[in-house]
Amino acid sequence: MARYGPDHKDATRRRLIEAAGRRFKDDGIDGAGISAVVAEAGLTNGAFYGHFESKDDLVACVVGDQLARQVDVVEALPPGLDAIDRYLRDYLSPAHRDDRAGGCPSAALLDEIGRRDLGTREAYTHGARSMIGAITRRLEEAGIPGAPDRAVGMFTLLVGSLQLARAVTDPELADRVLADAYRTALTLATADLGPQQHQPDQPRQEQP
Amino acid sequence: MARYGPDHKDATRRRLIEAAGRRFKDDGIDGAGISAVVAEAGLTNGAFYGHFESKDDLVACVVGDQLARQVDVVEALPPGLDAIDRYLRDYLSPAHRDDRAGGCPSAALLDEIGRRDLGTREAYTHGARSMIGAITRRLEEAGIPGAPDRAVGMFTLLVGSLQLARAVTDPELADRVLADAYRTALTLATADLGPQQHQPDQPRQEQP
DNA sequence: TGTACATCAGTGAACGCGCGTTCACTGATGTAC
DNA sequence: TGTACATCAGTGAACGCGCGTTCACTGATGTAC
Repeated sequence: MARYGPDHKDATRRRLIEAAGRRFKDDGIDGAGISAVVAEAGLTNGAFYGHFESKDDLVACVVGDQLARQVDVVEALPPGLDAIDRYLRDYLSPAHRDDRAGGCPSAALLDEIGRRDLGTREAYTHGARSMIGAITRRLEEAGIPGAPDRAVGMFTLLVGSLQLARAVTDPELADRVLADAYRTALTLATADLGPQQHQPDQPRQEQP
Repeated sequence: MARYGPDHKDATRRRLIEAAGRRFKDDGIDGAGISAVVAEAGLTNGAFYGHFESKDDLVACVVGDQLARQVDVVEALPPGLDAIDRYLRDYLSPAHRDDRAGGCPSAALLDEIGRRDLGTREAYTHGARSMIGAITRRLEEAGIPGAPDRAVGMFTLLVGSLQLARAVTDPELADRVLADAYRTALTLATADLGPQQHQPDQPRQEQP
C-alpha cells in the first residue's frame, strides 16, 4: 500500500473541492487560479492534476457539489411557513451578503457559470432542477397557491437581490435591497394568483 | 489642428465604450481583454491608453453608460400597465436571453461587478439607484400597490431569472424559467400586499 | 505659393507577470525473498 | 529479520501563452514665415 490510508486521496479531493468553492465564490472562477485553490487546501501546484483533469473539470465538480449542498439544506427544512420564513430571512441577511465564500453559489457565480463550458453548465442545470423541485415541495407543503409557478421566481428573486446588495457601495441601499426583497418574497408566498394573460414570445429590439 | 475633426476623439471614445459593453457582456469583464475591445472598435492595442487611464477606468465608464441607457429605456416607457407588461415580456423573451452582448448589463455582469474596484461599484450604485427610481415611478403611475417596496424585487427577479435561463443547458427548462418569471412578475404587479412581519437582521450559520 | 515645423490620434512591437499545465523528482510506506 | 524494490500522493521548478501596460514611432493635418 501507499504511505497514506485508503481514504486519504478522497479526503484530499474533498478538501480541494471545498477550497475551490470558497475561492471561486470569493474571487470569481476566472479570478481564482489553481495556485490559490491548492494553497487554500494546503497543497502545492503539481498535486492538482492527480485529482482533476483540468480546471474546467474542477469547476464542474465544484458547481455540482455546491448546488447539491444547497439542495440538502432546503430538503432538511421542517415543513411549514415558519421554516420558509426563517430560510428567507437567513438568505437575505446582511451576514449572508457579507459572506460570499460561504454563501449561495448562484448569487456568487451565476452569470459566470452561464459562460462556462458544457460540463459546468450541465452540472449547474442538474443542481438547479433539484433546487427548483425542493423549493416547489416546500412551498406546496406550506399551502402556498401556485407553488410550481412561483418556485423559480422565488429562487431568482433571492439570487438577484443578494447580487445587487453585494454590488452596491452604499450600505443603506444594500440593506434596503435585502429588506425590500424579503418583503417581496413574503408577498409572493402569500398573495393570490394574479391574472395570467400572456406568454413571452415575440421578437425584441436590441437595447441594453 | 490635428488630422481629424474636433469630434473625432469623442466619437472614438464612444465607440470604445460601446464595443467594450458588448465584449464584457459576452465574455465577462475578466474574460474580455483590451485587445478584443480595441479590435471590436477597429483600433490597435496602443490607441487604448489615449482614451482611458486603465482597464478599471474603462470598466467603470462602461458600467455607468450601460446602466444609464437602460434607465433611459424605462424612463421613455409610456405610462400604464400595458407598457410595463410589454417591457416584462421583452426583458424575459428568449431573444433577450440569447442576446447577451446587446442585453441587460446586470444580467450579464452583476456578480462580477460586485467584485470590481470602488469606481466601478460606485458607477453601478448610481445607475442602480436611478433604475430603481425609474421602475418605482412606472409602477406608481400604473397604480400598483406598494410600488416603492416592490421595485427592487421586480428588478432583481428579472435579472436573476435571465441569468438562470442563460446558465441552464436544457432549452425547455430555460423557456420555463422565463415563462415562470413572467407570471411571477405579473403576480407581483397585481397582488395586494401580503403581511409584513419581519426584518432580516439575525445572525446566520455558515452554509452554501 | 512654398517649405519647415508642431500637433496628436493611432500603430505595433515589446515589457513583466500570472495563468493553466507538465514533469522529473521525493520519500514514506508495503511487498518480495 | 534484513535488504532491494514497487507504489504513488505530493513537490516545486519550468513551459508557453495571453494579459494589462508602455513607448518610440507614423503620418495626415494645421500653422509660421
